[in-house]
Amino acid sequence: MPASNAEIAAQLDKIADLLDIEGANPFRIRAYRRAARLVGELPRAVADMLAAGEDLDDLPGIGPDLAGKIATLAQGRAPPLLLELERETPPGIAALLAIPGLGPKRVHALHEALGIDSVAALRQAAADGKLRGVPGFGAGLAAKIVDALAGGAGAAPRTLLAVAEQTAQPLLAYLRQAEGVSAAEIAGSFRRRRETVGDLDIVAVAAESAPVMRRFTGYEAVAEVVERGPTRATIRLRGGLQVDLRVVPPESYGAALCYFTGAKAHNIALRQIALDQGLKLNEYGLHRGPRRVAGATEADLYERLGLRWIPPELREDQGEIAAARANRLPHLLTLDDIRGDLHMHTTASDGRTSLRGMAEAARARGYAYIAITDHSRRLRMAHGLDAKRLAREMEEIDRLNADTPGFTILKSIEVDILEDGTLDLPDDVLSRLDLVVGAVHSRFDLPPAQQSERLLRAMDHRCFTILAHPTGRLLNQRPAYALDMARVMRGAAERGCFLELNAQPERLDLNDAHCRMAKSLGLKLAISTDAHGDAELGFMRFGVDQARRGWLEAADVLNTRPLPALRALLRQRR
DNA sequence: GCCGTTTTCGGCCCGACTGTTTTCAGTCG
Repeated sequence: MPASNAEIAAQLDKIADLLDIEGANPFRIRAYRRAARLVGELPRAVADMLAAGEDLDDLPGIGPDLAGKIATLAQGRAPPLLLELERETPPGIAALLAIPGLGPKRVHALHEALGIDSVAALRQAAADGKLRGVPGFGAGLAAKIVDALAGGAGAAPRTLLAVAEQTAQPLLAYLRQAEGVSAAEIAGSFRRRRETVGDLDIVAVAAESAPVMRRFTGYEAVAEVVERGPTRATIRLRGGLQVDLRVVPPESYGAALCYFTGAKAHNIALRQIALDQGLKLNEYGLHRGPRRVAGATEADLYERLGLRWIPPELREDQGEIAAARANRLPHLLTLDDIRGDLHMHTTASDGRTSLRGMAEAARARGYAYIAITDHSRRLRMAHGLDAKRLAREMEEIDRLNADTPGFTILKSIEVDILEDGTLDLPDDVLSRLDLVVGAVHSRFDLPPAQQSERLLRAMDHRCFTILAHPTGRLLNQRPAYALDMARVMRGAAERGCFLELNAQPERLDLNDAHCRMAKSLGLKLAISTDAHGDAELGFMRFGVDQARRGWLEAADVLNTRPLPALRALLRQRR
């Protein structure tokens, strides 16, 4: 049974954890962690890559040794190093690293001194008051660990970007009103527009930091002040979200924003570029010896490093630095490029807004067209449409279109793709529609080859146009179903079909890596909100954010086209 | 463990905060 990329990444991380606790060479550990991140972010299954005869050590940071271990893991086997590490270090020990305040050194010390090899053993030792006896463990640290254990130590789940926004915006507005604050911005994965965020990182500019820190730690929604220094503080809000604030002087704003926005790997790469040029980069600026040569703005900083300014969404060390150096960064899609929305529901199935209401809301957004895609009959729960009710909806669309020149409602359906790849409505019904959006709502558990086959079979239908939410995942709730995405995308491109990037905040399906994969295959995507109410048309911006993370430009997206060009693309099918 | 328009060996990013420390290691991002 081949292992998934996520499973391989988890094993690599485990090796890194155990090596760390053993006190191994930190750079060797870093190599494993880098490899774990890389594998976790690959758009294709390692098992498929190997089956296709691809060489894993062509990947950056992967040499012959790691390539061999990854191949072993991909076959569902454990490399000898992992078995050996697990013999020496009880595997339960790695879980201790997740406890705040405990890193590899202290975990090692606990194991040496008290034989602690699990969270349960740590809890017992803490209850018995034994922690104080371990070298380096004073009263404060012991108390901190007891607190963490009481709080049900375990990684807090990441917060959906759209949810984090609701917390972040009022807090940011509050901070901008602090005495002496000339600017403040949310950096971190929030600014990179990742689909989920672990915490919020805020950078504020002020000549004097004390008043800002006071205002920050005094915010009304604070549950706990976790850390508080002269220029940096961490709070935990009542909802559980953690927020870091860093206060810097104006001449360091760009450097700090850059430092706290980039993914770790992006920042390390930038600092390396600085070193190669005899410069030093930190959150205060770019320095030659004691002299600051840039730092007030991000643009200056990148320019001084010989790079074009890189949009935050790309700062993941996924090739953007080379592209910035060669002046070949993509001209990223923006919300203004979007001219319509090709997936939404009405009260006819499970929507909360009428057909007319959806159309009016879309016009108000400046769109030229929408497609109405209510569910098909199979989805009983969602009051799916049969042929007769769909025909009535089409008549209503004709009437509305006649009344509103300059705006077009396209006739469509979100038709269920059945287990064998057939569609949930007869051909003569589907052929009267302007486009057909197909989706999987059942049998998520098929083996990957069969699931892929099912989707390709559906796309064989001459009326099929767009595959909606292609992996079916729900963030923090349901994993993607297994499928060979490269095969499905190639199949779609060959058939003149398209895939959807679903903009619902808990879907964002496709993910960023899939977007890049589509682009590399020349496959265009539709970015659609799947709105179930007029307000949800506003989710489009989350889809655009995700597309930007996937390096997409306006030309890569179906619904940036004016209606005639869109119709021409849709007609390729028929 | 990886990698090379200085290098096939000797490097590998940088700083804030905490706690126990009397000068700094560990953790975190």
